[in-house]
Amino acid sequence: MLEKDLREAYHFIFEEELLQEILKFGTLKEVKAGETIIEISDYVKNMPLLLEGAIKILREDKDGDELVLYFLERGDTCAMTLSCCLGQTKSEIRAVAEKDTRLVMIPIEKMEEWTSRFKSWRNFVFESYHSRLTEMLDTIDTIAFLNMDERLMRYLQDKAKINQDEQLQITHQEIAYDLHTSRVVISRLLKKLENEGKIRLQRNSILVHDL
Amino acid sequence: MLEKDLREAYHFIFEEELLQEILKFGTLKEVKAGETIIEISDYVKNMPLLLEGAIKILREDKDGDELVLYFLERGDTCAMTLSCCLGQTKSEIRAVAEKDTRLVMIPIEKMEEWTSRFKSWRNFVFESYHSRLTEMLDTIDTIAFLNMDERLMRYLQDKAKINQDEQLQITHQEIAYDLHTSRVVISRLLKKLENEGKIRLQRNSILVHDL
DNA sequence: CCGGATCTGTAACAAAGGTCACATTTTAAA
DNA sequence: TTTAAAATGTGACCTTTGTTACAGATCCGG
Repeated sequence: MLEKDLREAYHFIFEEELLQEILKFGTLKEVKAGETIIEISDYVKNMPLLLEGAIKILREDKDGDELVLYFLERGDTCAMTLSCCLGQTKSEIRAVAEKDTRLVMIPIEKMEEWTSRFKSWRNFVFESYHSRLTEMLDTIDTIAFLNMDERLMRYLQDKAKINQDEQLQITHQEIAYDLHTSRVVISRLLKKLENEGKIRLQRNSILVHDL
Repeated sequence: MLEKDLREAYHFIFEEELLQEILKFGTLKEVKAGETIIEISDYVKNMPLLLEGAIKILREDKDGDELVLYFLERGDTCAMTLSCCLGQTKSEIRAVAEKDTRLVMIPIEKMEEWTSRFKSWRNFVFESYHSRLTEMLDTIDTIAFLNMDERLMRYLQDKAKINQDEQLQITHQEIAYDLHTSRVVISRLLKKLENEGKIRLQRNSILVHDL
């Protein structure tokens, strides 16, 4: 099962020998939607590769206020964690399963080894850093240059895409946490979007049809 | 001159053989304060290593509005650029000399080679990615969780530190551009800081003494 | 089917930040 | 020295976002 998933998600980018190594040293981990995979200030001993599902990456400030940074999908890895692994530092972020998710956990000892041994691994690591930096820039653009209504639209779009479902099962309060604002503000803006015909509101769920 | 600077800034982290390679293939570049080193959507053919001075990294939105992301100092490199080099993509950011600055420019062909050949180079690259991700998180915290008055204080502190001078030569308008706000807002907040005895305002300059 | 818990809608108000207008000060160039 | 340009100070006002309060809707367990 692990092998099948691994090949599906990674055979394009990893050479056969590396896939074998991953199978040998990696362990499968399954998490249910909503479970926390990595907590802030955890020491990270394993590097997760995403096989199936999706993960939400969050930042928290000193008062415990949250902000969603981005989502990860199949084939992604968390470069923040990567960074922490290599530097042996605590996690700066929280990772929460957005859907039921399957991961391979790679022990960090192997990572150093593979970095010298496999070119495809090095490329993967660099590629991951690159995409994460790009996503971070995108996040910065969003919070620095956009108003809350636009941020909300993007959030709903992302969410629909990640879950491959236009019907989002979520409350206003949860959105407010993710965007670091208040429930009242979100309810207000959602109502505006509904009046503009872009979404349809129901209790515990939002139908996104025309954003 | 290049050799002396290079050794001063990098001999702790690079092995002798790599230093020799850098001397052989790198070229010295000198830029005056205020000059642009990398422009958004430039193709980057050389990787800069900072020998002396400081660089300001900026993001721009579609309307041309700016936002300073962070500053780089001696021994730093721009991981954003690194990322662009390795991925052969356009620059997502602008780099402007904050002071008179000296750089070694490394042709990107060498980078791939050194990555397999020198462990110290690999570590440097990973280390750079790590610190840049950390700075990006810091930037996100700042814009997401802080009000403009706190952001302004941090900006002034950073600026004073980078320039090693509590007397900043800068106008309110310039600060406004860097923080992506308006001149009036900055004047207002600076005046408040002055009234609180934290800074002293003069034309074209701000004395930061107690932030 | 009742009652508490949760979720949503909305009004009223406060605070932060953005905009406009204009006066005053300072500087530098002619 | 005069004058235009640049920089700063400030009042008035608007928009966006945050806060508080409360009412009504919906759900779920007993």
